[in-house]
Amino acid sequence: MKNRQIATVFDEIASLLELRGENPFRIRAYQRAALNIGALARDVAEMTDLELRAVPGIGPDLVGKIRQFLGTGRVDLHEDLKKEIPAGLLVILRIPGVGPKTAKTLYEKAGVRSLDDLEALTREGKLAGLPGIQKKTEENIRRGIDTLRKGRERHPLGRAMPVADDIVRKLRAKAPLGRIAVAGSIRRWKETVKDIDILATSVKPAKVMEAFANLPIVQEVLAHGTTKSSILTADGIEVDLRVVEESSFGAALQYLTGSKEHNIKLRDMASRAGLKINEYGVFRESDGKRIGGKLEGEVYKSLGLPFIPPELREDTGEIEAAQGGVLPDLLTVEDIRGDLHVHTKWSDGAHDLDALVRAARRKGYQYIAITDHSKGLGVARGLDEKRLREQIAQIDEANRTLRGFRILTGVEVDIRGDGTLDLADDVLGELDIVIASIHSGFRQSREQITARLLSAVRNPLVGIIAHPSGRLIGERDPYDVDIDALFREAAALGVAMEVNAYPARLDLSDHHVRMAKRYGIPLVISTDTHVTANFDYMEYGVAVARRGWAVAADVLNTLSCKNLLKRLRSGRNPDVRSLRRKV
DNA sequence: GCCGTTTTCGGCCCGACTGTTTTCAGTCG
Repeated sequence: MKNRQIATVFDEIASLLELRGENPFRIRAYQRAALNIGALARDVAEMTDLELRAVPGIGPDLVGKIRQFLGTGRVDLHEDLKKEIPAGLLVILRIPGVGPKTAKTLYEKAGVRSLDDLEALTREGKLAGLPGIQKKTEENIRRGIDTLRKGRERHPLGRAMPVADDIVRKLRAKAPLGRIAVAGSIRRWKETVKDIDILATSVKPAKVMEAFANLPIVQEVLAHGTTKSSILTADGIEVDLRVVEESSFGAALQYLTGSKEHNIKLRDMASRAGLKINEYGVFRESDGKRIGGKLEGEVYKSLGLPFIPPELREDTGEIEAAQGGVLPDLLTVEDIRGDLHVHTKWSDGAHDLDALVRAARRKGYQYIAITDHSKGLGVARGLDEKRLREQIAQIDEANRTLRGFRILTGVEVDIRGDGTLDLADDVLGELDIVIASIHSGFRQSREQITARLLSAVRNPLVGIIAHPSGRLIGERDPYDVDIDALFREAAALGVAMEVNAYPARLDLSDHHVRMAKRYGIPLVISTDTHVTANFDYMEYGVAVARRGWAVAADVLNTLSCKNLLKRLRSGRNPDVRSLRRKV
């Protein structure tokens, strides 16, 4: 898939045009196209011109540029711009607080060509005095460079979410608040977030701002206004707090939740309908009368739309679906009836069966599958055939005394470097559930990785592929797999793909979930629990599935235990079914 | 550069905060 690369080229074109001071709407057209191509589940190389034109923000010109890139690996406009503008300036543009105008001044008046140039100048105090730049701006640029060097990277949702919850708790205790809610990309459950957005209502906004700026978690106050402030936490996450009146809470929540693209489209629709939407409410253009804003749903209602769940608000078709009355009835955490990826003390988990069953029952589950590692994973004390059979016996024993709950036998069998599985077929045939996954050889070629996964999918004993892309958010890139080939085969053979809910994984990703849906692949959402508290990660997995437009019918662990086992076994080679134990 | 139930031309979301300015431009989300 070249989608990602094309998106990057368009993004760079946008930045270069910005530096040249071009028409801002032309710039946004490139940014919008980049965003939409990056989010596309289908390979652009496989799409017709007509299909490309149907992608929002792609017109005749951009179709041409996409074709050119697919054909030659470059885009003329991009190459010309790069010749005209030094690459160092693109980096300058990434400094927080430095936009195209400042970058241009630095380039034209101070001869800045790189981050190093600029850093040297700030050290020598030579920026102050340039047009529009005085001491403070110079200091801000110096700090901006620091921030950029440290990597103003996006933060994994799993790290940001607890910080957000903590701040909400503390503000509630210390400030005169009405309502308070986390908004922004956290509310949309995006896998990584740039900052934390919090919205509150209060009749004493100044007091709230004061309390916020003085929270113990604050390392630095970045901005301090009367209704809006920003701070940097000790662990480097930016947090924005906005305070509005009670009557504007819904409109402000909608506005702050985004995404930006989603909101732009809504506001555009509003102006066509003679309305104006801002963070204070919905207003009639004709007489300025407010017609809504206290509740978030009123914003959508004013445009004749049903409420759109935050997870869908990315302008990737949800507004059109809402208009057509075909928004999906998204999966919820309550739909989940069991967890199918759980580790015990037998391998690298922390608890025994008893503790896990108790914790799962507290979650309201009807079943869990015990899926310890296989022997190849020595570091995790993986199970060999003998220990796995002992564990099966222990689970059978436990099931005899359980009422209204079932422990499924299973394993997370390692897919070896050569594509064979780490345990013999006969023992795998004795299990209720076989999950296969890759834990080594991440740097193999695309052909090798794909072949490994395909051979696992083709093993009729394998029901689920766990964390199919192998990524760890912000730590390890996914291995290079031909996801189309994998999904095609999985769809043909009825093998399920896991949405691993572990916050560092979230694998499948939201895009892949949506793609898997198109292929008709069954999904399972599992926490990969190693300690009982991990069961709570289910919420993250469900959110990723929701972002991928999944409904309960797409997800196997919404089924009763009996139907789940039936589904996992149907469609596979009947010869193998005889190997399975009788249920 | 895209887009159209007012339009194939002329629009394109909207407001807060900062810093450098004496009334606003730049940046951000």
